[in-house]
Amino acid sequence: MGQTVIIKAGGGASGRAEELLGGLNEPQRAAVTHGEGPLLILAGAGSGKTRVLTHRLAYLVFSGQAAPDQILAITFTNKAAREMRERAEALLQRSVQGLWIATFHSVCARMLRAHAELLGYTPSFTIYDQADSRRVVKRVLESLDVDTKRFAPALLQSRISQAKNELLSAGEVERSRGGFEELLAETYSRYERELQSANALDFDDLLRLTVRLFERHPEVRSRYALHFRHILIDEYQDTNLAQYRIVRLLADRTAAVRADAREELSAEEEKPPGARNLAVVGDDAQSIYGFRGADVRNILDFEADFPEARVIRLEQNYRSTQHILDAANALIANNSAALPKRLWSELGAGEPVRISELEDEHAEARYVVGEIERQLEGGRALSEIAVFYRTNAMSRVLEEALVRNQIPYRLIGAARFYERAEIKDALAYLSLLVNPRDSVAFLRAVATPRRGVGASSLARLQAYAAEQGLSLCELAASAESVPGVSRGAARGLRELAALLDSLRARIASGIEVAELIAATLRESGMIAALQAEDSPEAQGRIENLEQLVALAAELAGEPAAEPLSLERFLEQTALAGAAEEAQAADGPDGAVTLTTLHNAKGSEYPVVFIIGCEEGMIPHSRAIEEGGLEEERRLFYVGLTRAMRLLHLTRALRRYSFGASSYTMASRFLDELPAEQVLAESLVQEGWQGASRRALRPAAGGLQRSAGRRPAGAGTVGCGLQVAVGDDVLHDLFGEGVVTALDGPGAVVVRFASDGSERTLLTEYANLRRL
DNA sequence: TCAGTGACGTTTTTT
DNA sequence: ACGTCACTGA
Repeated sequence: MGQTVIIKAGGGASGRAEELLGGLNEPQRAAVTHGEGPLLILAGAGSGKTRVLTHRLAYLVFSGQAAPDQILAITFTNKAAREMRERAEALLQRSVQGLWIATFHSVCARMLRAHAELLGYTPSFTIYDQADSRRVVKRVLESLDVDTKRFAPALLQSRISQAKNELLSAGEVERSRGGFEELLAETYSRYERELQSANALDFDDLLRLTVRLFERHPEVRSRYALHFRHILIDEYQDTNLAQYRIVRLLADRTAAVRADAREELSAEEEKPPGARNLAVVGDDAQSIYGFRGADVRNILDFEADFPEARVIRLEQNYRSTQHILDAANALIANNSAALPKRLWSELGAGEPVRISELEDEHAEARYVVGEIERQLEGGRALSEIAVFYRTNAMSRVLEEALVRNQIPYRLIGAARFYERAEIKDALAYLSLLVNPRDSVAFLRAVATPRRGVGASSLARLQAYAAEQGLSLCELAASAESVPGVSRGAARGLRELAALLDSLRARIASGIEVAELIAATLRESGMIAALQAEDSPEAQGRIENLEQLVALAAELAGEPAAEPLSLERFLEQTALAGAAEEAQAADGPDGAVTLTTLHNAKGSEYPVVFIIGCEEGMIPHSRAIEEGGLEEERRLFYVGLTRAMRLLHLTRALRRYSFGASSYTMASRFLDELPAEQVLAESLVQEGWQGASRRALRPAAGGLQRSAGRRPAGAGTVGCGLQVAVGDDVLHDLFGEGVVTALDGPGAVVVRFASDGSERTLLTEYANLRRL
């Protein structure tokens, strides 16, 4: 944005400082240079909040207020962490070693590895993702003889996760009596034991056990609290209780000093007591992770938590044109906001927000693809265009249309690379190499490829292992001594044990990670089994596995303090989130981005499409049931505010779900957008209309309902304007036209004089005036 | 033990 | 429509 003056290398410090602050306005500068004490940056969408945090990071290093490794910067995703590091280094014009820039989960994993023994784990613990822990929950439920039809593992798992995020132990859950609670408590406590004996932590444990580490071992907490001179946290509105506690424990340096009197106070002495150099950035209007335990009160109560906090508000938006912002502002005004903000921009009005109504999801996809092609013809790059949707499943129809039209795209999230069966199988072998107690990994590895070890043998093996207090891995080596295991199964088990031993020997002799993975794939027989399948799917899996090897080689090539260890590789794969992966290869000019609204947070694109703007999709029906309407609205708000120049919302009259096509109603959020900023058109095709209009009644009813809700007095006659065929009308964008037909309730066909085009417009949205 | 078959539930969202 | 899961026969 701003021009920066490059001072010649080794030039004056003041020049570089100016550069670090270049392009920032006054409030942003203040946030960047804020010295001691807590700082809350309340920043609206597109206000450059992450940029401010990044500049602050660079500024702290530059001004020597902290050594690089004394700064802890917490981002929401690993991708954001990488970007922050790159940008900070670009600002400083040098690479910086030792900076702690990572997600909460990564930071916690790092600290827990350093002190695992204090909590009864070994540093080689495995990190279980959701699927892994669901398997364990399922095993536990089976051992409890619970009907998994009535109580699904997923339900119990999510409740355990909730409890963990609220820092409740199994015992504490139990205190609330009742049938389900009792089951929950029992499952929780057994699940916990299972994980502990597997030397495994789930995602929630990473946070919860860090809290425990700090609370039970004040000397450890002191060490880190004193070590980190400055803490920066992005997306603070999405922190949960456990994360909040970690922040408090790290930020309270005074208590840390008291707790650890042995520590030298050197620099501490100069600081006022209670100084907490904590800078958090967030926007309560973008809090969209409540389902995961995020508590927006953390940001709302910041000033109460840190009474000496300075608060800086950033409301100017540098991203979007005013029409887009007006639409977003109007939408979010329907929420009971605790910290109302009104975004404004100097970028001009721009184009109106467009809403298009299509027949079904296929027509919607075709239409979006057509519009994308128009944008490309107009000079937009593929990488400047994004399509958002509420659920991952919605990407498929769109992908098909993009493939048909040979438009390259990258799919963020969805069937994530690391969650694919073959990748998880390969990782299971690797995990067993460092953590032989990992039971989930053992059960995976032993089953792929088939080794003649079936369910019954495994059940006996597990029972015996539990009885003897041995790990499955240990037992596998002497499988014939396990009662009830057949000779064939025993041979298979010994084979696996021997393979693992042989691979471990190579680790000991210092093999490269990539090479080790390749050897594992080869010698386990995984590749051979897939080759034998001889199907296109199997070929794809082989390619994925090859990618895994390539990934390890790539990671090993990155500059790092130490060579890539298998442990670090596994940790990265466990914590590497959705955001990384590109499904289809990017073309030479980049690719269109496809992502869920959740994954869209933190991004921006000149052209944004949001598809499926229907009741039940956004807001999602499950969310409505659970009373999460305001969070859904914030989610939609996040989507709207990603758009820089063109925002295009679409919806389908019919949509396929649960194996049947059914009629939809327009999202209530569309009704909440101001008519003045919106250009709506129905693109339901001729010949379809007779049928669709009749069937459309629910949707039409929805439109009328909203038309009634918004009285026609608010400076517009747009909604519900009564027109007849032959009337001359004026449209904000298309100018003068004549009504050529009435098209069902609320829709008119208008032929415009300017370009001769004939368009179907919804009177509710199109701000038509009679001439 | 395992491949093949049919019934069934599935869809929020993610570190 | 699709993947998962339980059941069945070899």
